[in-house]
Amino acid sequence: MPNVLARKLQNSGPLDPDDLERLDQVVATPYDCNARDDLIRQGEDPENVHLVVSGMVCRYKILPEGRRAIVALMLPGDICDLHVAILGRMDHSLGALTNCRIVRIPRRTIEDLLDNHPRIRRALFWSTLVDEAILREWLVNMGRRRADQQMAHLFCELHTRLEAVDEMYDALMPLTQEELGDILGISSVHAQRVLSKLRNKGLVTVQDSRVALPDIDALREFAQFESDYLHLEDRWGHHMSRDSIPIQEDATR
Amino acid sequence: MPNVLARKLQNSGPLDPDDLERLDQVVATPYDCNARDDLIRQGEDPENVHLVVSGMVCRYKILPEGRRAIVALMLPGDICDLHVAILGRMDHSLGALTNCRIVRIPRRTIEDLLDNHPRIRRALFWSTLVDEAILREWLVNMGRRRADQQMAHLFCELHTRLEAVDEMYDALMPLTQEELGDILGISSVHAQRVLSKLRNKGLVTVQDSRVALPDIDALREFAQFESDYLHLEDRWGHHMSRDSIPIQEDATR
DNA sequence: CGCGGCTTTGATCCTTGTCAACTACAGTGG
DNA sequence: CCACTGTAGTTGACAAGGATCAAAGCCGCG
Repeated sequence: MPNVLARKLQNSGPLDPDDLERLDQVVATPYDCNARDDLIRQGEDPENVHLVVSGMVCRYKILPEGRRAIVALMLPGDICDLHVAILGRMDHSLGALTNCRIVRIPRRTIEDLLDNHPRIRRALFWSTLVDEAILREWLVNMGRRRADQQMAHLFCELHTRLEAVDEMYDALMPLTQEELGDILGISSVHAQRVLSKLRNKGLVTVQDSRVALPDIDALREFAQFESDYLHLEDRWGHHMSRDSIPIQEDATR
Repeated sequence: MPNVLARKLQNSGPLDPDDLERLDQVVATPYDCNARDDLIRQGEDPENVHLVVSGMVCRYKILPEGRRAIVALMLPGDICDLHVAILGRMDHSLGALTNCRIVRIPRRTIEDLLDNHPRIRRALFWSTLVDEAILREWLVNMGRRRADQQMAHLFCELHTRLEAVDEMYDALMPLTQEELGDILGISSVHAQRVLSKLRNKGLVTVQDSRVALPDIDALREFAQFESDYLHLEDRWGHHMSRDSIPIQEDATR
């Protein structure tokens, strides 16, 4: 089986054998870090980019009053901060939510991949654009869905993304209620109430701060989850959601 | 003066004369469209990418129940949907908020720019990453700031972005209250109340559905606005916010 | 003049935040 | 073995922010 990065990038289309070989070199030397470690902090100007091999990493900002907002979750195969290779300074921090295996990729390596490996470049661009699409969906979620649907939607997204890199972890996801709150933009107390509501409906089960999804179809329906924004069509060989996209001929904008 | 696209892209670094010439060709044939026109709808699979030359365009999604979420605002110099050149299908719609001048750029042209013009490629990548940074900030805004700060923050961002492409419109921004609500994730009625609160504080003035910012410094302070996420440092020749970035040595994550 | 879009305002209800107490449990050191 | 500590989950009471509904005002336009 190819490495996680290759699995992730091949969601955008096939890569050549020499591309795969180059990616194998890139992920050759991982290191381990503990839950709650920061990989990098806001304001730093680092020379490495971080790739998640296993575990879960979050991107977060802390406001002056001390409130935290988690603005992205990175799963195995995700590159956390391609930015720094282009933008320079970090405008946010990266923290491990679980024990993680991470690869540090030097900026120069990224620049080499972008300049000299057209298919990898295209795949990296694709993954950046998918990240952006995920951010848009989170924004829709936060602005226009109630907290219970929003939380259900998050779980559906994580399920689908893990599936896409063959990393199901038995469908279990580790998230404390405070983390859930910081992701969804609600308080941890409210996250608790919403979570027990979902539990009462039989849509999720919880054990040891881990969430399991016993009935993913029901959850998807409850959350109005449409996976098209994850742009995984190519991998599945068909257009997953063409039939279900609402066309607003008469949109009342 | 170079064209808007060149002005925008040069925020990431200098371009060569032949790059500028190529960009001049790209923006040579604009067309006009009216406020409320859709440039493109969710689900479509178009062969053009849209560049804003003047006016304001929004990216939005409509939920099954009919609620709208605006997830991005595009100003002069912004490319609305680089995605389609890479991802294919639109997972959202684009609508004109004002009368606009737009350029349609064929996918093939984008591919040519990405493949054969390294400095432009780099600049386009940069602009994509800045768009992503803006999305992250909107997410922070929506999740962790009260509606009044959030609205003030939005105005500060638009002010700064317009400044960066020398398109101040006399510091006036056209947004109806319904649009404001759809951007901030609140109802239009509440948007109205929040707006009048800002007006009472003397932070904004309103005439004809247009917002003016008489005291931008006070507004920035009220909104806790830090422009670092817009990554405009190079243009200004110094690091605008290095001193003001809070370093969380003792972050209580 | 009347119509349609947008703004303004009030009244009421619901969602969510805040504060606080209590439980459960794992780790630590005596 | 037990007390002590810290962390996360749970629950209740209350307050506040924001949604919804409804009515009225404003204004440009045919």
